[in-house]
Amino acid sequence: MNKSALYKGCLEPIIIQLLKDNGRMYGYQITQKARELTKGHLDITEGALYPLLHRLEEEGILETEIESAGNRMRKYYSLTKAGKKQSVQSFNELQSFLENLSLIFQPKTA
Amino acid sequence: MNKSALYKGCLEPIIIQLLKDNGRMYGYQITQKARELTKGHLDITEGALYPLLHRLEEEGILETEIESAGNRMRKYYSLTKAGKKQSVQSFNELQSFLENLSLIFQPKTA
DNA sequence: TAATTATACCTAACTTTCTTAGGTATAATT
DNA sequence: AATTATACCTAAGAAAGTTAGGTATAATTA
Repeated sequence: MNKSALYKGCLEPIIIQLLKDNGRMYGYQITQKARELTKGHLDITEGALYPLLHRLEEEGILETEIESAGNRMRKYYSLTKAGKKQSVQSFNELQSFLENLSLIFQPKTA
Repeated sequence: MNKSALYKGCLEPIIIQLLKDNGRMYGYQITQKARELTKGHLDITEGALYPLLHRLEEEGILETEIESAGNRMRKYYSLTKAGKKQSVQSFNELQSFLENLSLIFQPKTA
């Protein structure tokens, strides 16, 4: 996804957040949106993305609708009811994570 | 380290930062300091810590001095010259990481 | 004083998460 | 005509951490 190992473990909350903000998206679109939002910094690899989407669907966090755009298929993902519930917890976990990082990395003066 | 997968990949920069701030520390002390700073949220497991410390020493990022406190040994780690250089880059990577996360997770209003 | 907890180091098997490197196929651009 | 972009997918391997052990001394608690 990015050369840095820091992003490890962040892909799931990122996807959940993007779907929360954008209603429904297909896989390729998610990679583009992430790149766009981060000005090219965040490159979600397909080898990480698709298996994760499949897992989240299996877990009942996401649901899918397949549509065709011209002759190409698009598999749209959106948050289920359980997924929306999960998205709140996911967001809270991220907040806690960021707070803890700031406690470690803030200048000593604080 | 923490139940959340978010911390995956953060351990190395965390250790480097703690050593940057505290001069020199031994392994057990690092786990305590992390717990203290984050009010118990961040529990660095020894199974993750020690192998990482060994790797960083091998890579020339850290150097060690063994001292005895009473009859117990302590292996103190500190940043080498290369480690201090690395700590700057490590910090910059973290900043970029946090910026990108904020671009994804900030409210849509921004 | 015996048992437990805290301090202090360590490793090995396993799991989770992501990368790398493929594969298929259509549409648009060069 | 060849390349790039769109759009899906998988499988082998690497990287990072968890879990569950092991050794040993010092302090506390029952």
